[in-house]
Amino acid sequence: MGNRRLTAREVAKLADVSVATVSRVSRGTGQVSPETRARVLRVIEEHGYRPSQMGRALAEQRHGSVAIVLPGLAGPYFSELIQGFESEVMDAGASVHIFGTHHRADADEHVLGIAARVDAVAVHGDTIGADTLRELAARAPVVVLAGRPLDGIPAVRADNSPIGELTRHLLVDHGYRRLTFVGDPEGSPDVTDRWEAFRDAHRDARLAPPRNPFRIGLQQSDGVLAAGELLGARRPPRAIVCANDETALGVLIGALGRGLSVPGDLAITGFDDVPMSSLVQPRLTTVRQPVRELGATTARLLISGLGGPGAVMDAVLATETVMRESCGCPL
Amino acid sequence: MGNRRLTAREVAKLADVSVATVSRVSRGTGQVSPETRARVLRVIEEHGYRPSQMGRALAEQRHGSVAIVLPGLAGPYFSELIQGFESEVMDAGASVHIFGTHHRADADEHVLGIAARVDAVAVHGDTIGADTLRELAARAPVVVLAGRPLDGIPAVRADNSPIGELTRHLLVDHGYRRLTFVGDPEGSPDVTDRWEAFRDAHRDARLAPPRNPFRIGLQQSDGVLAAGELLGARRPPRAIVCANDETALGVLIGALGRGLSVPGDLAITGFDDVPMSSLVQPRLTTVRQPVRELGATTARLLISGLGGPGAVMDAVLATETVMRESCGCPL
DNA sequence: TTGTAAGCGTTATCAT
DNA sequence: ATGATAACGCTTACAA
Repeated sequence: MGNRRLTAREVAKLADVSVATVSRVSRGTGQVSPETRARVLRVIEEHGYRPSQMGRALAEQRHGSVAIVLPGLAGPYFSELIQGFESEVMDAGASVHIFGTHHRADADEHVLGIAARVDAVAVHGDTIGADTLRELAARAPVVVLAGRPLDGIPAVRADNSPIGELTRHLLVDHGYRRLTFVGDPEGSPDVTDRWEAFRDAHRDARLAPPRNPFRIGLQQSDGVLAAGELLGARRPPRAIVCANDETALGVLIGALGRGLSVPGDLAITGFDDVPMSSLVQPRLTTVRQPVRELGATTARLLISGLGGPGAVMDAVLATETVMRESCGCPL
Repeated sequence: MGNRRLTAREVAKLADVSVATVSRVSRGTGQVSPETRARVLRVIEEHGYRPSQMGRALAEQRHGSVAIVLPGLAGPYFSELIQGFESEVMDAGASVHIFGTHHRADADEHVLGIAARVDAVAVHGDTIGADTLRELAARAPVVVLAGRPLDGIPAVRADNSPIGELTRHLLVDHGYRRLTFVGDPEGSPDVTDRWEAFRDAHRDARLAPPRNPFRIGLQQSDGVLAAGELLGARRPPRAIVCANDETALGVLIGALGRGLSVPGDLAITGFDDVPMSSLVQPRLTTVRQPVRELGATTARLLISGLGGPGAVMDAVLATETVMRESCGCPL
């Protein structure tokens, strides 16, 4: 186990040069004669010298890492988002701090603590309060991910409006009545947008939208539970517009488990287009969102440094509806 | 945005004390008179002084954070594992670096890079090669999570043997023949253990185990795909033992989607007991694993410092079979 | 091209 | 109880 590592000073002594030269060689900056470089490199190789991250951070006044704050990590959406973010950050030679708040009470406090260990932070949706977000922005560069810009804090998000199209499709093209929206608008800006698009589509079709959404979490199991309650009611919905694919999949599984026919008895739609959505029977009608790109774009914004005139303040990425069979369309 | 922060020296000047006293007050160590403490605290409050993480790390010679390396983050298993790990680490006042290798080619290299920014590392299963693992252990304290101890590197894992019980149950109690194991033993030590327990149970029942497992990934979508191939064959299996619940759920959904009856035509079992498993129809027979505790135990081991005489070298956590209906047992 | 020396922001050891 | 001051390990002017 780690026989106390070598310092630059010791390498310098061994190679008979100054620490400055060791630094120049190890970072590849400045002018060093080939012979000297070779000599230093030999010592570095031989003794396995690796510069201390701490010393370097202090001298350079930068941590060399960024953070991404998410409500949780479960499900394909977050996994994909993180991959996009991570790979972009790594290409830039930095490292990533991932923090899932999981609705813990002291989340805000921890997020502020993280700000002390990274150079910049990406915050997903409404994971932390607006005040904490502002406080955070005072301590480090911040980008909101899947949310709206706030007081000069830029945002990267996807276009949620296709939920309106989808709702219109169910209402007008298929002629369904009694639609229910499943998802909690309070939970995230994305769901808020989708719920509003759902309601607006009703108004555009001159129909009264439901007064309330059916509020649940965003995981598959939440969808199954929702199906249980919704479909056991006296007047079950004819179609369910879900806030995301995971819940839609859960609702589908729950409906099928109760012996219902989808889309015959119940039509279902989702959002995201995760892999499972095209593998279930019937396949899920949904909206495709470039999740990976969302993470990558956020990372680029964070890394390239924010602010400055002409900087991106709000990046809205395009999405597209994917019509399959769960809405009632023919195969 | 961050009006260049105050340093301890500046606080010292403002409070008319020395930096040493500022340090004593801010860390709450040493003896400081009430008046002096109050004076310093006032300045700290007023100007919003927060000690620099970099300076502190260098002086204390510790990063104050640990890392956890995983193959990926998708699915409820990893989410739960991370929560257990994270919450234990945070209670200790440290922060967490999460790194998902996602099978990227340069994963090993990145893992070694991470070792330079943390005080200790937990590595899941076979995410990195044995050589890299040893090299890593030379740079920082390491614990293997869901794998076997290696050359003095301790491990924390769950007991996979109940898969043997489950297999015996299918073979003997239900009298099924033609069982298939779904999962890739090369992928992780856990799956290796489970595949071996599956084979041993066959031998114990004096039956020939299948020569090969059906190798796939550990996600739900992989399970659906597996069901498609397996059930379309000339002689489909009578029962499928899956490496985990996610794939079992996928197989179940795939089988149901093809119009098969479960467990009538096909029995299915899993491992983990994730929330979905008790919500599907039929409910999944599986093995309950204390995933959260697995993460927490790993974190505690990492934090309390490894090595030393009498240290834990291999912690195997108890698991239990959960009999439900997907194996053919009555409701 | 190379070396000297001054930071970077803490903590901790001595004196006083 | 408090203050100088020396680490901690590196980068980077500035000199030579």
